[in-house]
Amino acid sequence: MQVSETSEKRSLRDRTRLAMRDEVSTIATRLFAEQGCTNTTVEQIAAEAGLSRTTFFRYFGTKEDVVLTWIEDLGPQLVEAFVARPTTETPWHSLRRSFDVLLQINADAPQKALDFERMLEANPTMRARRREKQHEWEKLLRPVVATRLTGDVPADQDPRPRVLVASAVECWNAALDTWRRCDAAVSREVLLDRAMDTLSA
Amino acid sequence: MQVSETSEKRSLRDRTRLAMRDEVSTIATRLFAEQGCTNTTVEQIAAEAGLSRTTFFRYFGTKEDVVLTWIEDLGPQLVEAFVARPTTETPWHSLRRSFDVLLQINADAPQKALDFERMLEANPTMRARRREKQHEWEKLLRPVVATRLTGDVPADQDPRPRVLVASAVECWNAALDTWRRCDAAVSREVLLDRAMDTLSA
DNA sequence: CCCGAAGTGATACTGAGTACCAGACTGGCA
DNA sequence: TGCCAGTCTGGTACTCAGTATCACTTCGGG
Repeated sequence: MQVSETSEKRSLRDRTRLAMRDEVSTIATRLFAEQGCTNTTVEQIAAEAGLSRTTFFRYFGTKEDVVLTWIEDLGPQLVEAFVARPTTETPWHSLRRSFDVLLQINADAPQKALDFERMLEANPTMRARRREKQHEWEKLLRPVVATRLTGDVPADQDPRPRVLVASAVECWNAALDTWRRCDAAVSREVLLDRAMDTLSA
Repeated sequence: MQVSETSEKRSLRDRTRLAMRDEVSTIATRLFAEQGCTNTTVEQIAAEAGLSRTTFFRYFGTKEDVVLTWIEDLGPQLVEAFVARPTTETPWHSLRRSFDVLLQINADAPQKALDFERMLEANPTMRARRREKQHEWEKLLRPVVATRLTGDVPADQDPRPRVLVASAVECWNAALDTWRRCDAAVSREVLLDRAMDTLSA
């Protein structure tokens, strides 16, 4: 009883926290779109969201994080998707299938995804931060990809897991980038296939 | 006569400027190694190099640039190396051969290269900046790689040049990273081959 | 000898990110 | 009911990167 009560409280707190994050994130996204990322200060975001600058930095490590934290959460999902693939597949193909997780995001609201990409495109710092988040994906994926590789080279002299994962992520980014550049004239799925087929052939 | 005099002056100035850059860069490298990048302020570097903070930022756009600017200069060299390769080669193999340019750097002073990698490893900001510099390589390489590809897909819907170039750079980074992790037990060349062979097979 | 261009340094400013402290809220316990 | 401890919050002050501005010097050319 106490335990469940405590856990309910916990989840309540977490839910409040998540709701807060979402709200601030929405406001920040709007401000970034309206006046550009660099022209928007943390002060301003905090003011509009009704919290202090101090509290803002308790919720988000950096100014950019306010619109990028959700990317971190995808790492475990990608790992889960990868390990669920049959081991008979090539690691590359399993990675491709894992990325279906990414394709599902905003699949029903492409305009939202497009706006997001356009925002990133306008700001080098933002792009760099995203790449850092994706780097966390890579750190999680590497070990599970490694279990699917064979060879007589010692693990600490084997660049293959790193290469496969990093290149796959770059394929994803290339697909997204091309998608933005052609104004979503071709689906992300087709572009991702084109991208990843480039290296498997 | 006037022209040559002017151009000599120019080159003199440029040489002074380059010498200055080198000197400041050397000092900064030492400081970064001694006390870490984040613990070293621009103020400190400028003081030791005998110039003002203002002038420092005239020479280097950011604090990290002081030890990373040389990376930018490699872009044109990579392009030159690529276009010099026979068009009968696969683009991937031509990229591999272009990276011989990178392998030649500090080939005779591996310890220096190793120290550099270790410095980068300790600092996420530094790594991100390097990736940005390498992104400039990619922008230069993409068009020349594109000329070596055939296909019926419109150029603005074709992620292949992006994918090839970005993945090749990631292979280079994976090779460097593995090289550092195994304390240079295997040569960068072998590791780069292993990395790039992972994707061509 | 003067003139203009380029390089330099001092000062001041913005804004991100950090550290610290003090008050408010809450849930548990006597 | 009243107290206690942990957590959340806001305020203040600080460091430091990066930018803008202005005044001073240097130096080559007319």
